Amino acid sequence: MAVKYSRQRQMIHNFLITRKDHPTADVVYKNIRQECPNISLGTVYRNLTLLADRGEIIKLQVGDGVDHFDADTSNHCHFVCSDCGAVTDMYFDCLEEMFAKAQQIFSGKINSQNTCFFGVCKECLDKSPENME
Amino acid sequence: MAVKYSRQRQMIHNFLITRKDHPTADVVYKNIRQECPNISLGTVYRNLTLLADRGEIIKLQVGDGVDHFDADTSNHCHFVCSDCGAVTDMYFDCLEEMFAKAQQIFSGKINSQNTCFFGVCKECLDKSPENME
DNA sequence: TCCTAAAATAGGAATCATTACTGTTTTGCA
DNA sequence: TGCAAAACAGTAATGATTCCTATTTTAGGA
Repeated sequence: MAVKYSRQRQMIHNFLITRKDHPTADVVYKNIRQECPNISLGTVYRNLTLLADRGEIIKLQVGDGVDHFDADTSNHCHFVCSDCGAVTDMYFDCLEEMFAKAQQIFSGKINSQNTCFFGVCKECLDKSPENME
Repeated sequence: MAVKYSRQRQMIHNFLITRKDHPTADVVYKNIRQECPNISLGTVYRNLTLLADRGEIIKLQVGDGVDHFDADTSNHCHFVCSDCGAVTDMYFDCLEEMFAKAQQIFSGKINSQNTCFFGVCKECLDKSPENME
């Protein structure tokens, strides 16, 4: 099925590009509704899935049971704070090597990769130093 | 709260140790029920979560919307076939370096890591070579 | 510019994995 | 053995996501 333009999809993609905090579908919905009050949640989900399927955004699961979305499709990792739940980007130069090595030792075909680090972010450490251990 | 022994939890952990395919809670439930017919699904979920919280097993999300569980707590990666959905283990020697490097460049505290590769497994490639591209 | 089929939408219902609740049973220590 | 804490079974509730349908929008051709 050919993909046709839709204002809603454009707004969703644009919004995601402005955000570096990997919002959930619901956060996208609530924000888009500010300027497009009768967009439906189903439309948000449908378009987020469509954009992810087309590789224009990334859908990521970080263990909190909710999908997060990221307009940055470059090869990078994520860090998830188990205290405040914040999801932040981490850039690595060794990801490519790792990817290549994985393809070497694996007999199937590898298309993509997703790496998540878990821990406590600096802000939460400063608030509760006992997390440092 | 102190953790007390429970036969159900023991069975769940034992079952998970015998499986290398990272079953979901529902698969665990259906299998345990073979020898413990009136175990409840809630008990399975509660114990899987408890075991994961205590670090005795790993809970992992691979993008299919369902949690998977792994009794192998060693530092390793996973591969997910987007065709058949199979989740398999991948062992890497560069994971430790990556972890160390991540801790160096990151100002917070990193506790754990989860890496997933996505693609098509050998079995599915053999069946449908067009996936090779 | 108008016409039309395909695609997309809004709104709401349905699904389904997971969690919460409650009365009963089990565990483990004294 | 007695008892309080923990765990259980069974079931209801939650909540993220998907599905459904009638209506609207898009885009290409006459």
